[in-house]
Amino acid sequence: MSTGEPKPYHHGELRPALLHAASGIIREAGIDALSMRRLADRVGVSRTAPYHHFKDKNELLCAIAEMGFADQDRMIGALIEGIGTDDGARLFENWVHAYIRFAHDNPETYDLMYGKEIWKQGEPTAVLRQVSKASFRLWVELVGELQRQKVLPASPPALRTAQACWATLHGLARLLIDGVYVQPGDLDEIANTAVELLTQRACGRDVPGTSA
Amino acid sequence: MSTGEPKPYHHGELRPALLHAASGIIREAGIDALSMRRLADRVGVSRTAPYHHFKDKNELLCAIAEMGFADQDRMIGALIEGIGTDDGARLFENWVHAYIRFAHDNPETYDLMYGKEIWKQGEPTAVLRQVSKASFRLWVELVGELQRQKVLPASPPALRTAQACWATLHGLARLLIDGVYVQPGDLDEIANTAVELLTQRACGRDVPGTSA
DNA sequence: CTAGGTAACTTGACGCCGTCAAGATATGCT
DNA sequence: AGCATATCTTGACGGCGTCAAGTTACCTAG
Repeated sequence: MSTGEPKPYHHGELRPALLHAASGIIREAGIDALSMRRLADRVGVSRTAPYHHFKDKNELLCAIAEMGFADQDRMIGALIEGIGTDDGARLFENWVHAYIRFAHDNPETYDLMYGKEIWKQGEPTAVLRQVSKASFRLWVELVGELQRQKVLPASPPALRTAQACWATLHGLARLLIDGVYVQPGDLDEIANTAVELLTQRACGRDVPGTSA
Repeated sequence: MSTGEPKPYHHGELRPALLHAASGIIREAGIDALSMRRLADRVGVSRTAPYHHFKDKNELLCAIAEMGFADQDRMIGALIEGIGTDDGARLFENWVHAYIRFAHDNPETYDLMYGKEIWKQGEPTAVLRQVSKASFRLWVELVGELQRQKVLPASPPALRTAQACWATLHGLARLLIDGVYVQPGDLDEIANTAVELLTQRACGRDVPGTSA
């Protein structure tokens, strides 16, 4: 029974129970419906019980965001495993769509992961900072590979190119999530346009394999 | 004295006074510091007085966002007037930097203009919808001109290209505002990278004026 | 096996928040 | 002058995050 980790004994598993319940509330009713009091109620403990496992609400949100990064990394990992890194163009295109789909499927979590609520308004946890940095490093590495395969231009270094490309993805994701200008139905097409713009296929460059 | 518009007589100019005070609070202390009660206090009226000029807080925020769009349009207008539409490449580059700078200088307003608080969580006012749509249409028209000048690829129609390009701008702005990954100092460079990516200058195309 | 310490949890309270209901007040129109 | 109406006020409700002080259950040292 004892897994070595420190566990609450009164409730038994309050911390994980809180995280699970919080995810449920967010999924069902949105991030605005998540309050410490409601959460405690849902789990069946008193209003302030959660404060023994999370210093404040910000820490709880950070923990949820962490789980989001874990999910995202898992998804991206599965993508790479399924496609491989040989066909960079295909990988990039799939990456973009997968990224957008993740944001679409987990809008509230995505907002926590990359939104101001944690990053500007409150302080991100040290753990969260680390997790998100690791996630971004993965992205930079992929961009480097794409540059080597000439899917992306080689001229600005990988970091800059990764930042710029990711800004595009992030922008698309936010448009979708925040419901600004773009309807969900258009998004796949817009994502394709973005891919074309970024990979310069619309530029008149020869697609590899078609040149003499 | 009477301008034809309906004016409050007790306070005299409550509505504009509220908007002005709200802008002040946002500028000085951030959007989170803006509450209806505090706002009323600042103007010197009772807690519920603002509710006679704005149905609820959402409507107040929409009105502030409207002012933001007006500011942005004014800025863009000045840009076009200063540069003209002949040198599309230069206009595009300046547009991008101006857009980012606007977001940087008015982060809270930008967030209201394009954030979920109004667009998803609450309902945007009919007026706000109209204003923002007009603003976006301006952008689509500019993109069309840039396509004609071959600064941007002609293949996806203006609307799609505009959406995709704007997503990039929006993504950059959000990274800056939300404080994710990007430091303010790097932003100009990243913006340049984005411009290069989108305008395909890194692609080997001749820059207009250098070809025979 | 018991005593003490500590971690987990509860109850109560404080000061915020948005906003509704009901009353007071001043204004413009007939 | 009198009435309708727009403007503003006071009071109240339920919700929020979280601090302080108390209670309970467990763990460990003697």
